[in-house]
Amino acid sequence: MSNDASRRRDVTVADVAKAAQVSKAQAARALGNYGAVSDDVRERVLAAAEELNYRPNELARSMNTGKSNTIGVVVGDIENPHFGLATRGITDTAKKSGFNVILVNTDEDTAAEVDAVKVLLDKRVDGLIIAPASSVDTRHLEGVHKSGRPLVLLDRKAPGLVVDTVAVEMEGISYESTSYLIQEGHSRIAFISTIRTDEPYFAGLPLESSQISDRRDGMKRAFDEAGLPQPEDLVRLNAGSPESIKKITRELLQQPHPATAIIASDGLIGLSVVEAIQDLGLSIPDDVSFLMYDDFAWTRLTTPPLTVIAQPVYEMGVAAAEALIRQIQGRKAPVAIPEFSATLVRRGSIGSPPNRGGIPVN
Amino acid sequence: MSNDASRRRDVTVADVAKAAQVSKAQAARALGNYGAVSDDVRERVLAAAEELNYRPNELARSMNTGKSNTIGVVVGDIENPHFGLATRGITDTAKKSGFNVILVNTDEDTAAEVDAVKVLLDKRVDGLIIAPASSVDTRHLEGVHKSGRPLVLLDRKAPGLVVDTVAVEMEGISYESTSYLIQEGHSRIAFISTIRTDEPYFAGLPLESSQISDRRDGMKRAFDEAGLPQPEDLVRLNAGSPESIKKITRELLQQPHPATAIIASDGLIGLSVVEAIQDLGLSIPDDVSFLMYDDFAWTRLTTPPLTVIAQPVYEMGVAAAEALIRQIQGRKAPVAIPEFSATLVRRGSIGSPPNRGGIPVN
DNA sequence: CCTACGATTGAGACCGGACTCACACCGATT
DNA sequence: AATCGGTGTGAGTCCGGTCTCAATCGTAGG
Repeated sequence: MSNDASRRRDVTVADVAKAAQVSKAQAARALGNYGAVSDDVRERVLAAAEELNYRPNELARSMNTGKSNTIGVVVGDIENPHFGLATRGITDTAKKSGFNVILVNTDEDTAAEVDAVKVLLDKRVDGLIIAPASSVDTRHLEGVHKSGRPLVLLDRKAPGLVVDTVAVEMEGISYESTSYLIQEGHSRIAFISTIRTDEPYFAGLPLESSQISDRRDGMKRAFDEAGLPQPEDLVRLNAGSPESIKKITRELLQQPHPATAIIASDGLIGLSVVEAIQDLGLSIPDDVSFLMYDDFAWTRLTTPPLTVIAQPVYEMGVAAAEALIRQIQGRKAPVAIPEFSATLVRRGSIGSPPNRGGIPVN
Repeated sequence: MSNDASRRRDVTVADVAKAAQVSKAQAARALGNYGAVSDDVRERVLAAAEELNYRPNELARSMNTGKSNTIGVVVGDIENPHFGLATRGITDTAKKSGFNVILVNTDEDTAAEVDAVKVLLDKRVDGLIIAPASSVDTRHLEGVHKSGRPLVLLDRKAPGLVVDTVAVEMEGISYESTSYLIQEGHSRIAFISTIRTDEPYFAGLPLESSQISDRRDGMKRAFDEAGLPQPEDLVRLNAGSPESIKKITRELLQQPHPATAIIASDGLIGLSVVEAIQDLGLSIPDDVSFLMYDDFAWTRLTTPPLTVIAQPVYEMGVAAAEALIRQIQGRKAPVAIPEFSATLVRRGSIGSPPNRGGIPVN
């Protein structure tokens, strides 16, 4: 009932100084905890601050320290648990060092990303963690880097950019898991990804995402090594909506020379693929084998539980945040960030391809 | 190769003004797009800005406009898809109106929440959307509200606070779904929640979360109406980790007078409960019926698909953001926010309780 | 030709802190 | 007693914008 008259305009150091009968400079020192202040003054100031319910204006503080204690995080889709977990790793780590996180969603749209970076920079974030929508179109990121703003890439590399990058070594795990499928007898292995392209996939099509092209490379290596032809016709991109994913899945499985195994490039895709398979009345792994990237908890609940490629997502978020904070705090030496590795978790969704007597393996 | 010397210190209005040969004031007007500026000046200034690659310092701008175009979002756990989706709804909506989002995770810890609010306020966010960890301990929220800062509660109500609140009407849906279970023949219905308490549950224990107590109320009503005794002994709180959830599930199902149906209060809990049930070698719904809050996509993939209570989470995020922005923009009339309603999605995880001939129903 | 009014314009105050600088104090040195 | 080094202190500048205010300019009205 006392401070109700305080309409708008909040308490400032000047107010506190006046109340404590000291100069603004002294009050600021006592409150900001810097410089030399006598015990007597400090006490009076703190008491006055408490009394007036003073709260520092971080904006003002940021203005002349040049640090906002805020980092910007730009991801394609928070709704995707993959990023949800990574974000959690980032925020947890940031909080420990006193940083806040401004989160921006880009819907995997580069234009939105360019914009997000601009806004974040205008807000003077101390650094950026970005999961770039494109590994190719990275001029805006180069801009950030050149301007000296700390920057860390998450999940995807940008070949042209020499920046701290926290990502999983994809070629290897892709090779490993593809080889596994081949060993099980598969040669018609499909790969479905969200990645947007103007034209349908063909061998050699440059892929926007380092992650996806690395996976393709791994698959190629496995096929080459096995002396099998690349099933390029089974690579499907632009799998955006659940509907399109289901449609693609149906096509892959119902065409004359169908896929016998499907690799989903992320959990969201996997979800719809499995659903489509169930809708078709097909059984995993008897009719079709299934493998997906990201080890979400629910993959253990399906019948059979799904074989997945587990990525240390949370840890990567943590690593990204740590690397960024290291940069922000100026400790040069961009301590080589360890490359994270994914692991193939074999559960029950991969088996031998169905025996379709008569259909040549080509 | 030209602007490489520009170490640190970025371009300011003053620089632009000098380059354009006009006063700082005029340059600021042209750039900020306010006040009167002649076409000639505007052109020169914009050209100079372009040339120098000028970018406004939003911090400085915020300082004297008093608006940061940033809203703070405080949730218990972004990792939980429930909040992931809601956050998506919030950020999507905020972006449309030009607002950014600072996201803070509290781990459902009130102390962390108090702190988060403080930090956000210090950063002068224009408003806050909070999913309060406690519906009871809300002094900090009252503080925010009294100070006049726009505030919207998400997901949970705070009885003492008259603030825009976006939440699902829980009592009703809980009553409806419990009645459904009772109709199917269940009377031993367990309820598992993450909510933290100091003591185990007993009838009348005040619950921190309005959401949970409303659900309990709905269950009570259903039991009362059916003339059945309340299975208070089957209410289990403090289900934090997957391990504890599994332990609780085992206890509920293996005790002398076991539960025949389990209601999981959110998707994360549901996940572990189902896993525990599978581990026990029991089958849903033959051995035990299952119902969970939140309709995640994966619930359609299990065998059988799970019966769930779907909540319009994304829409709630949108509504919360819209309400907040409305407050920020000063349009008074806190347009009564429609209460959102959840729907019972009947799939296959609820059936009749197993026939345990001999065990009295008490 | 003179006056009035709206459009322009520049100087400078201001937002709320951090920080520089000059100066007063005080006990310790020599 | 004069000097030295360190602690306290207040005045005032600065950060990078926004905004007020008074002065200036151009020209339509009388």
